[in-house]
Amino acid sequence: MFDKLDPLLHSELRLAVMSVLVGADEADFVYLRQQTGSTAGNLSVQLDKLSAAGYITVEKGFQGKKPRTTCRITDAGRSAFETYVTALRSYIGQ
Amino acid sequence: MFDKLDPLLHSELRLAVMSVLVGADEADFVYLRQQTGSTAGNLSVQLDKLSAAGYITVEKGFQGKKPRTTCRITDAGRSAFETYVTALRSYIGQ
DNA sequence: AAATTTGGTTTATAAAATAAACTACTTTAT
DNA sequence: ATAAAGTAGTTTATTTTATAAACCAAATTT
Repeated sequence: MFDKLDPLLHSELRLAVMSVLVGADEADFVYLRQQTGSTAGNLSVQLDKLSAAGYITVEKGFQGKKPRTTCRITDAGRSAFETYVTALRSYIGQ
Repeated sequence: MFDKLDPLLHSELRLAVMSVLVGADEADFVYLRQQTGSTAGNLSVQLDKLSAAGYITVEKGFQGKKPRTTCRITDAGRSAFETYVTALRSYIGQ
């Protein structure tokens, strides 16, 4: 009847992050923070989880002298996102 | 950018319950359990929360000698569900 | 050189989800 | 008549999550 919702994606902040990355293909920590309106702490934790799941890659480097964390969605992440969206439709229709 | 997701509805089981009730207008505990595949304990807790929020009404009665719990969605519940679905679209498109 | 800002991480706390155990009966079998 | 099993739930305990608060290191500003 109802499809199971991937618990990793069924989280407001992680879903927002994935939503940005699905359409951006690369986004840094600061940009994600702005787009999602989250706190840095929460974002840091949720990026770790998405990364541990293999849904995104997190690359730490520098831009000049400032640290810069760049995130990208993986194929597995893109696919999980699509599956999640399909599953959601069993709850909300359309 | 992203709409806030009502935390009361952003729960797999509560969303499933609301999804059933939106289309059924009345459903008892046993039916909800069957449709959602949840355990009785979890369903009991989540029905309480939806009820406390005013999203559903829970009526306890008897059918013959057996207890029977009947749930219905309220106008507030229907409206919250619609708002939630709209908010979700800011994350998943369409 | 002290204070502030930037870009985060770590740790602590609050809230949720879930399972397991329990209650109160009813029905069935012995 | 009574023990065993089933039904319809609730309560309590445990695990997992989400979130905020505190912290850190380096850079920038005053």
